[in-house]
Amino acid sequence: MRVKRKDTKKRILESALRLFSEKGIRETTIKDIAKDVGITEGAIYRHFMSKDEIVKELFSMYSEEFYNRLVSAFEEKTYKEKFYRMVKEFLKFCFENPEAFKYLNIFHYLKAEEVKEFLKLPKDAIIKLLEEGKGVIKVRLELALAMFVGTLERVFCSLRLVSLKERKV
Amino acid sequence: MRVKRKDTKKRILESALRLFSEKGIRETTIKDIAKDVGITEGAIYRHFMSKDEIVKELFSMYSEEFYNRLVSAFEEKTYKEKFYRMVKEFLKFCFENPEAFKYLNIFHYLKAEEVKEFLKLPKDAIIKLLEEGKGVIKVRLELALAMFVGTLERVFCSLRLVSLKERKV
Amino acid sequence: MRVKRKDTKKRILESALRLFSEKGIRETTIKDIAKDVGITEGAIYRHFMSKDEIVKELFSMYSEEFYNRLVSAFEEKTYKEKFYRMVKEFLKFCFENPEAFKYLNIFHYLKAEEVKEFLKLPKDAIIKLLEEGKGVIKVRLELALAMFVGTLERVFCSLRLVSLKERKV
Amino acid sequence: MRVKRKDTKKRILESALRLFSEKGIRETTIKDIAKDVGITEGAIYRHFMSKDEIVKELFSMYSEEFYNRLVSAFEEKTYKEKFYRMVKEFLKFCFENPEAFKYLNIFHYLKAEEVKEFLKLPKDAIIKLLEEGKGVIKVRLELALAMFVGTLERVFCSLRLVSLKERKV
DNA sequence: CATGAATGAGGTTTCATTCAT
DNA sequence: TATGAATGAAACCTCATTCAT
Repeated sequence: MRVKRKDTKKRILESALRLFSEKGIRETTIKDIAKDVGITEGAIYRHFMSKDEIVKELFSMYSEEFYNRLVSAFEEKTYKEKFYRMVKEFLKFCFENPEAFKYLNIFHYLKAEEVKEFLKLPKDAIIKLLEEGKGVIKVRLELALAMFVGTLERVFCSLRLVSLKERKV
Repeated sequence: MRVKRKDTKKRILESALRLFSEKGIRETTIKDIAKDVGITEGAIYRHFMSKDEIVKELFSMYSEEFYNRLVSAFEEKTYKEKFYRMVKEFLKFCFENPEAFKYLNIFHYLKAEEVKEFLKLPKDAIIKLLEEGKGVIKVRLELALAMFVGTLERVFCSLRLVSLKERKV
Repeated sequence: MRVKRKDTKKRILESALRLFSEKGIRETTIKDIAKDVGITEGAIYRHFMSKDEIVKELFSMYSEEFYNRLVSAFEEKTYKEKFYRMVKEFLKFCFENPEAFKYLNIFHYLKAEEVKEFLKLPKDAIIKLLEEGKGVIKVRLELALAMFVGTLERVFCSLRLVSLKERKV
Repeated sequence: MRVKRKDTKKRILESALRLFSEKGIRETTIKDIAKDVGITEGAIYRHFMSKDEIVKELFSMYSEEFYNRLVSAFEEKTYKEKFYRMVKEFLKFCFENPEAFKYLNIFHYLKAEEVKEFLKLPKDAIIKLLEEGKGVIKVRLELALAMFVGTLERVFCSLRLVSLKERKV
């Protein structure tokens, strides 16, 4: 059965996201993606001008969503509410798009330059939030804890979130 | 002009760690490392059998230290003490070896299989810790917060910890 | 200018066989083969996964044929007939495929381990043949003679069989 | 216990001969030879200007001896005696110096150009011998037989002459 | 539009040889 | 003299990209 042409671009992005998050960006070849989609190398270039375009399109897609969700937290009034909302949005994104979350992490490790823009707002805003929201986050110890436990999440993420999902955290 | 030094192996590891943590493992070539050390590509191979050996040696070096520090926390008696100690060790490692910390993160993103063994103990032990130490960490909300803020740290880390260092968090 | 041909794999094998038999296996580079075929080095790797795969494919191709021909001699009834038939098959192969014959020789000098299996049957069978066929081959002196003259053929072979061919031995 | 300096050159040649005949010339590195002798790479260059010098010195040493022995056969009077003597000398050389015999074979496969001079005389002389000595060798069939059985010897040779030695052919 | 062979730049690795110690 | 780290040329191989079909 023939697959609709329009889907091809979407399917390329889906395969690329999965492979990139599983194996890494450099470790995934155009051939890998093509095979996963069920087309050939050349066909990819009907839909994207280069591998980098795929990489960047995936980044825009998900970083934008991620960014918008985080920023939406600032609609709330109090620091406490902003904070909780942001956490909620963050977690929602992570659990809804584990592959995308892992991909964003890989991406920002490897492409620090290109990622700065994206990080700019959340970083500044969040630092301010942290400072002003001392009552909420009980600075120093809590931050320390948070940083530490944040590593857990990275671990879970790399184990494909299986444990966390099962445990319904 | 030819220079002979005894510490070449050490210098290769230092350069590799820095370059890997800056640019990524695949993105760093043997030539990059050689140039950074001030030798030629071939010379690397007197000290390491392959690029992968460098990658793995760096991983063992630092993962072992990291692991041992985390595990040392279990010497403490109460959950509270264990927790604080672990956090302390974790942060100490991060701030003393920011490049190594970033490298370990990159490594475990890309080499998930090889890294599982290393993660085994901390993961299980820490999950138990989290469960049994509910009084300390106020589960769910705190964990959520932690996961979120942990992402900050990753951001800071990828920006070379500059902000964090200056801010003396 | 880019040309597309369907028989590239075959042409690679032909060039490789000739170059290997002329210069040796290690002495022939992928670049040599590519240039001889009229393609680039990279193109070779669409058809073979490695240089060693070329080496081994050539070996299977011709060793199988050679082997089957020799073994076919055992269809004959008497020792005398078996012997003559085997000689006939042997010579036929040598004169029809001088490059392959030289290649098999080079190969078994350099890859003694891998070649043992192939040599097993002919060796055992032939030793038996020699023993039981004393009447035909007048053992000791004849064998000695044979070994000696066999060296001649190696010489001729390495000189590309030119002399032998012209002389219609 | 210190090994005498004078021996070193000889020991290099011995190790080289063995390794070359076992693994091939290109397949044997200067480091392999050095390790086998029990010295370091640099030390080899006290005794030989290059790897090729070792290769060529081994060839001269043994090809000269081989050549002289074969040529000595022409001291005999009759064709029959010449023939038998040549065979005898040939076999003596092979069994006394199996590694050298294998080395000469490898060498002349790979260095056809350089070896021609050496082969010139025996080849011509022997062809004449074969022609004139028809009574002895019963041309055509016997030559064919010989060529065939000569392959056996190549097989035995590559199996390190073990079988032949044990069987006292 | 799709295919997949071919390109070509660039990566990893090998190793004969040199040379500071 | 001996050592073995370093050089540098050249080998093998990879892969994003192009293009004839």
